[in-house]
Amino acid sequence: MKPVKKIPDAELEIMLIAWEAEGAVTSDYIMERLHKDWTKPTLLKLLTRLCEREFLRCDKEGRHNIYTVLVPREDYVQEASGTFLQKLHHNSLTSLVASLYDGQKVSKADLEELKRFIEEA
Amino acid sequence: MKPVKKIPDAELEIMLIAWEAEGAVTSDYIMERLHKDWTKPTLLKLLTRLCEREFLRCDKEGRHNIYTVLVPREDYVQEASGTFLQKLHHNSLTSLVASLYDGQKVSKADLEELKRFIEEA
DNA sequence: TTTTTCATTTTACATTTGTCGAATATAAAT
DNA sequence: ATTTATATTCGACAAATGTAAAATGAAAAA
Repeated sequence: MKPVKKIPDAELEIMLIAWEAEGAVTSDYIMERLHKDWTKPTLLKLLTRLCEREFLRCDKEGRHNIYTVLVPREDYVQEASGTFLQKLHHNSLTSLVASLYDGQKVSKADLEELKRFIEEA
Repeated sequence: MKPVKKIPDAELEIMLIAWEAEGAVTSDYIMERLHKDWTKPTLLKLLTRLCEREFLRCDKEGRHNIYTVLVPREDYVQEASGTFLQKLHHNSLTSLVASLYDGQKVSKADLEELKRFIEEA
């Protein structure tokens, strides 16, 4: 599989929405669910860059564009998660979870749920 | 506690080394353990930026500088981990761990170790 | 104390990212 | 067929990041 390079924050926001949609999306679709006050050209420019990075494909439908996801969310998230674990936790899963717990980013209940998940896996 | 803003990759590399050292460090100390072929000025410039961000303090010792960590590793890592969990996993710890496991970034043994950690916490 | 050596700072520049206003083009309305 | 509305693309620009050559300055050597 290909490297799946990291994308900048602003573009990631867009991908998060595109990934949640079932099929292809329009810029208006993205704009509606984006809690940013970007202008149209701003959003369109970012969509263009995502196409250049080949995270999206752009097809013209009359005067509108429709964008199709090319990189699956799972691929990106797995890669990003692995990179993060490696960079900030020396690949130690326990270190990561302990850090989240100590920093109170997750609760004891979250740990319980996680334990159940582990028992199944 | 203060926000603990994110720092760019190149600067993070430096902080990782500074955090591992016990006390304050010199640019040479960093340079030695950095697996980058940066020139001296490049490293020094990044160190300067880290001081501007107040991640480090710089004291002059003759013609050398010595840098002291101002932001504890734990603080930064906890914050970064929380942000990552939130952005890419909707704050779901299980989602994060499952993603790492599915992407084969962690092994079954890692999960076992994690389970033991949870049982203690 | 003069010169030499080197660490640090300055200045500079390319690239990437964030953000548009203006120009362009095309579908819709008249 | 024109005009009008509006989506998209272009060109621009500032800020952030990555990177280093040239200038500076102070310690070490002569």
